[in-house]
Amino acid sequence: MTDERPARERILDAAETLFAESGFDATPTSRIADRAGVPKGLVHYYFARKPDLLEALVERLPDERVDPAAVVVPGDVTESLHRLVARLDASLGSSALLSHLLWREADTHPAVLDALHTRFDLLVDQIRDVIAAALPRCDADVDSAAHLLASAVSYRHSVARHVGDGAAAIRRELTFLATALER
Amino acid sequence: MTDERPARERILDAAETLFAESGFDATPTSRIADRAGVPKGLVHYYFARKPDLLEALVERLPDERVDPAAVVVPGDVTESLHRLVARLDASLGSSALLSHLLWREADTHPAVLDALHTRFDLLVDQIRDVIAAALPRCDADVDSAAHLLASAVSYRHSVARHVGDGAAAIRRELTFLATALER
Amino acid sequence: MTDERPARERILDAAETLFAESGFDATPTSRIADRAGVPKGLVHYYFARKPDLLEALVERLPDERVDPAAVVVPGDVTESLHRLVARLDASLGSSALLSHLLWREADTHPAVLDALHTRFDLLVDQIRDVIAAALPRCDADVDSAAHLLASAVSYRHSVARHVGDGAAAIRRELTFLATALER
Amino acid sequence: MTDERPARERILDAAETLFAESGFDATPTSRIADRAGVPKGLVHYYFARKPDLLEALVERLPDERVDPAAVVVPGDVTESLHRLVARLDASLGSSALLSHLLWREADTHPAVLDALHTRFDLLVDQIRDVIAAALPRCDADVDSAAHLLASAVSYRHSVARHVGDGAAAIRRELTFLATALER
DNA sequence: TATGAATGAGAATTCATTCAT
DNA sequence: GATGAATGAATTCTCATTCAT
Repeated sequence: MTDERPARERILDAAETLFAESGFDATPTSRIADRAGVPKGLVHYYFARKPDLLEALVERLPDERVDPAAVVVPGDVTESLHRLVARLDASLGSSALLSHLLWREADTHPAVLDALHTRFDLLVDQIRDVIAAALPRCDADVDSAAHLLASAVSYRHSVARHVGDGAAAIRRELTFLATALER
Repeated sequence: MTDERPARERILDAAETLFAESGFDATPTSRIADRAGVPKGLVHYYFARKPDLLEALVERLPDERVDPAAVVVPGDVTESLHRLVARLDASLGSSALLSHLLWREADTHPAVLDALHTRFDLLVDQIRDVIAAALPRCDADVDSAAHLLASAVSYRHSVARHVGDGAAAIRRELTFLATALER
Repeated sequence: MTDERPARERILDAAETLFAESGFDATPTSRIADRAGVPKGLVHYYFARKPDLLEALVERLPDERVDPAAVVVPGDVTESLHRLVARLDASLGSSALLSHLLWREADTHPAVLDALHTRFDLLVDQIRDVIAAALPRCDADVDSAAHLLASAVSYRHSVARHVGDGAAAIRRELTFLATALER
Repeated sequence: MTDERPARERILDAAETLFAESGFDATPTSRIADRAGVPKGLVHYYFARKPDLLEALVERLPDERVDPAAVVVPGDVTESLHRLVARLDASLGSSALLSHLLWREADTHPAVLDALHTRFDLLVDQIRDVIAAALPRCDADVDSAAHLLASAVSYRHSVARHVGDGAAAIRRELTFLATALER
């Protein structure tokens, strides 16, 4: 039963939390080892260089893809987007910190920058898909709407996550966009 | 004639550039001294601890306020917002990097987080003011529109600044928003 | 009226207190300047090198010589020594810290070591004089008695000054010695 | 055969000598490393902060307890004390410097102050025990006598150790005390 | 006489990384 | 596979001292 998670996973978990809390540079591998409950040498046994940890973290990034069918309410963009965003928030969950970490370290770690762009593009795509499914014959600039919402969502998830009722704000913004799309 | 800027300023200039390039943690104070052309000791003479540099940088942040009268074209929200955004882009200019730095270090430096929020709120306010001036009797959710645009602009200025035609994208998004506001 | 003590004196006062509190090495001249309320440059204006401060402190050491006539009670060694010690304690007064400083820095500053020995020898001499005056025809080993008492007094003044009722202990010890001298 | 002492011990040995020679503050950890023949990093591997070295030194302080039975000559306090003091001098041996170090650093390092008091109290106890064993029915103030002698011995061992024939002086003082105790 | 900016030598400490076991 | 001692380069910070004004 004491069937613990494997050491490698525990190290990555610890790294994820600590990198998110204090940043990559400010987190010594020794602190990661402590938090993971493994000896210091083991961290370098699995991840020869420190940046390898960051890359492994990027590789195990949870897939945030949401099945459009599961959220789309035909004819009701507002509600559809609402459900999409709620689903994304939930799937982010504990990894909200991780999300910000990507922004933080993107500049200095190309692999992170890639992941960041991929995730943003995916977000835009999903929003667009949901809009298209909910409002098939919309001739508004769906692309721009998707970008705007994606920016707003990303902003909340990273920088503004410390600020009060972000969820409510997103809801209002998304309602505004939906209205615009419906003419 | 060699009318140099005072050493303190030169140090801050160097810190701004280097912090933006490599991040706060990855920039040794010795590199700042080198770049500023001053001895290492002088950096600590003016800024006893390294974070003091960051705080001084935040304090001398250029005011990004744009005079609404200078950009508003009555009756034309699209053009008004267009001019506002162009003006902001220009005023950012060289400090675009600095702008990203704020996002990067916000998590670990409370003073930076404060500045970041202040700047975002100012941005929202300005957008709202311009919309109100260009479209006095708008009964759409101006607030949400302002937030959406502010998020998009911030996003471009920080994370997405490496990506191709950001300016064009913003223009399209802003046009979409304007259309929505005008009904 | 604002007739402050001269800056040089204020610097020495500050140095005396701070050296005694934290030791010579651990006291930056800048802290001395702060405490003295003078600019940093002035400390080095008066005392070119830091050790000069210590030497000046040694030179202005208060003379602890007590007039034997003032304390001797003929025929009563106990009371005589009692008064001598009380007088010494009082004259030390605020400079008790200074007294310990001498012990601390003696090893690394020859001038201090000299002063320390001189003061100890003076202490022994005074005790001997008082004994001789109070008990003219004593054939006990007055010298050793004086040494013992001087050691005990010095010990209390430096190391043991943090420990509870030192004064009472000294009184008992001195009474014991007096009894021994009287046979 | 090169059966070296472990690195940690070598570091402590080096620290002990150097601290005693030049004081705690004036001894760079780099000099300790050099003297111990280990790289600088290893000093901080074992002793994260410099004061930890001092505390470790205090903890490995040799026990100075002397078996009373080994020194007491029943009926002869002078000789008994004589032997006790000689034994203590010998057991101090090379750590005489260490003894002075305690006095020096007591003020600024609580752990050292504690050790100093403990050692002084132990010294007093031992002297009292020896007196009691050599002179069972003494109604003089044995406690004061012990304190006086302990002060004198401590004084010689720390401050006055540079001064000529300390041993002879102590012998005379102890003889005087013994005479007093025997009436 | 006074001052505070400037300097640079060194101090303690941190930490990724290596490696013998 | 695992481990913790060992290494040394790099970093932040301190501070006596100098000096132009």
